[in-house]
Amino acid sequence: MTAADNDSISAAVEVIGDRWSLLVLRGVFRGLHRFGELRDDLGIASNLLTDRLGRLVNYEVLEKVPYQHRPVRYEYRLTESGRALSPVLVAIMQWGDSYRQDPTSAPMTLVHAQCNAPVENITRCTQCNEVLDAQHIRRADHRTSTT
Amino acid sequence: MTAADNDSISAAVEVIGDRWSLLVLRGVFRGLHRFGELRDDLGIASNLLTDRLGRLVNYEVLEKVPYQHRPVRYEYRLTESGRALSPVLVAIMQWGDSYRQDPTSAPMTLVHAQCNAPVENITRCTQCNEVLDAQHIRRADHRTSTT
DNA sequence: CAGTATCCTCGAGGATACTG
DNA sequence: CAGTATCCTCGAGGATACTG
Repeated sequence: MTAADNDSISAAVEVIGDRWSLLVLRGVFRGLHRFGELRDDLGIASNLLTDRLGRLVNYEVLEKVPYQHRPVRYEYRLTESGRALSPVLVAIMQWGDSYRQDPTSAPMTLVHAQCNAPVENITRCTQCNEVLDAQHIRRADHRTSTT
Repeated sequence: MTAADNDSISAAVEVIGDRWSLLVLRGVFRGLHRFGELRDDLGIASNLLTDRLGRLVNYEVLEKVPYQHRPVRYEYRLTESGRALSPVLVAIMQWGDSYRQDPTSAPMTLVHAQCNAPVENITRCTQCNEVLDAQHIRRADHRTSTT
């Protein structure tokens, strides 16, 4: 067994470390909930969309909610666990905007619905509230990494 | 062209929407900088590690820094753009801890080096500073999504 | 030690057609 | 409309051997 197993990042990677899964989630966060909406928006093959939606439902990130009967049709809604992925998506989007954005297209800004002001994703100290970058973060209960 | 192209998430997904790339990055954030360290830690095949390191260097997320001459040997360091991925990794780790963690293994806590207190990744409003979840975030300059 | 070169296999991905 | 079923192809992934 290597360090690639059994930690919280690799556990999360099973769910979101996949191009289509991440793009499907982005779509659901954007308000696309139905199969056809997602398929048309993403340009994903239907068998792949079926697969990804099924996986996300299995991981309890999405849940199927019937929106019509006879025939029954489901839409895909974020679960609590799915909504908790919001900071991940925001962090990714923010990084993409800053470092990977095609300069010709405008960045996609997210705002606080009440204030109408931009949101930002940060990592901060729960004690002093300071915004932290990688240099000021270390692993707890671990002899300082000597490797 | 579909919505899958040409936005900041799909731009970022090219870099990190891949299991091994993300795990390599995690390793570098943890202080593993040399080829052999990463290979042994991740259990990744050497050709794949070569490929992923090369891609991350191309994306200017990592850079090669010589640490020895005759023969010259390089180690892989985060660039500014790479360090800026810290919130993404922290957000992913935090989510994995909360929702995907194998209950038998302890979560991997990150702390502020000065305070020794745990860090947290959040999304907040740049104006009122409130911590925001998905329900309070919307896209700017966009008729409110009616779909 | 830090890769490069080769080879093989399996399965992801996509296209297309079909169905309750 | 929301999938399921099939089929095909290509390339990612891994193992192994080799090299400056």
